[in-house]
Amino acid sequence: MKSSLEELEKELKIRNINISYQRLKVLECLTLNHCHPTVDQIFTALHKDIPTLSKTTVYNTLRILVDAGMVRVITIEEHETRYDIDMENHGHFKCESCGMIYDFSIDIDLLTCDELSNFEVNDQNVYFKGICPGCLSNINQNK
Amino acid sequence: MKSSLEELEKELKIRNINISYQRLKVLECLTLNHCHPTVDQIFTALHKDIPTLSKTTVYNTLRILVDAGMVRVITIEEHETRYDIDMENHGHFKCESCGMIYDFSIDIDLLTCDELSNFEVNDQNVYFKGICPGCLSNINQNK
DNA sequence: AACAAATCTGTAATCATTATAAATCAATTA
DNA sequence: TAATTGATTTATAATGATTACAGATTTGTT
Ligand SMILES: [Mn+2]
Ligand SMILES: [Mn+2]
Ligand SMILES: [Zn+2]
Ligand SMILES: [Zn+2]
Repeated sequence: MKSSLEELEKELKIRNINISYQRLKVLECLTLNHCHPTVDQIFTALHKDIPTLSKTTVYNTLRILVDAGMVRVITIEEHETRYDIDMENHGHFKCESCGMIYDFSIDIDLLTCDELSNFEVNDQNVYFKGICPGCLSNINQNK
Repeated sequence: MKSSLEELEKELKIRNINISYQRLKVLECLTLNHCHPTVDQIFTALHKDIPTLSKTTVYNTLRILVDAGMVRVITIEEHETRYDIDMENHGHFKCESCGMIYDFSIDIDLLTCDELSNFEVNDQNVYFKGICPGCLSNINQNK
């Protein structure tokens, strides 16, 4: 669990990304909120601390972090790009009722697909959609 | 393998979708080309036969078909929505070199994720990215 | 301080998708 | 058949997220 600003600075240095206040803050926002925020959510969250922040900077910073392999893009819904600092192989569940996105672990046995034995697999993505337990119980209560 | 126009008409009737020439043609385009086309590709393909076709009609028709459960949306890349008439549970591999999208079968054992035991799962999506065999051999030849 | 390089900001441009309203088509009835 | 009605299609405008760009600001170095 890397969260302190010092840790984040180290991570950036390792990947030859110059350090700036905005870049650290975007990174910090992602580490503190593992909720897979959108650009807009990141921008709104940081705007309180950095009134001069430009949304372009958020876009640019995220592209740098994604290209460097520190952050991954999550596209479950069209026109709702989200960002995840957790680079471990895991799946995402989006509740179609409340919109929340949950992580879940997936088995690497997915790899044992001999149809793809001659393919070079660089990136694996798994996402489900449905209704989360909380929304399920709400629906049942309102019956 | 449903492909004839009569079969497609039946499918539409079953789902209470009124039949029109444009709707049949969009459906036919999807059944003949299992290459997961974009709206633009579908529009361009049909425009030869239907010069008056509007792109809006392609969008509207696809939404109807998706809502009816006859077609699924494939969003691997942001800003590149694709459509697939194969509703069976299967995965997609996108080659980052040639852009081609391959189908591959996936094991339903993905379901055996007890983390999601209290979730209602309505939709499962799996996609990989990497380099396909053809592009791999091209790269090796050019070395 | 002066300079150069990198970063950030604000605005404009892009482009896929959606909204809207008029035109066309298809089915129904007088 | 002609008129009517409703559904579908078309063309155009609007939307909204992302990207391009150019000037302003910051940072580091001499
Ligand atoms: Mn995640
Ligand atoms: Mn497919
Ligand atoms: Zn929920
Ligand atoms: Zn390829």
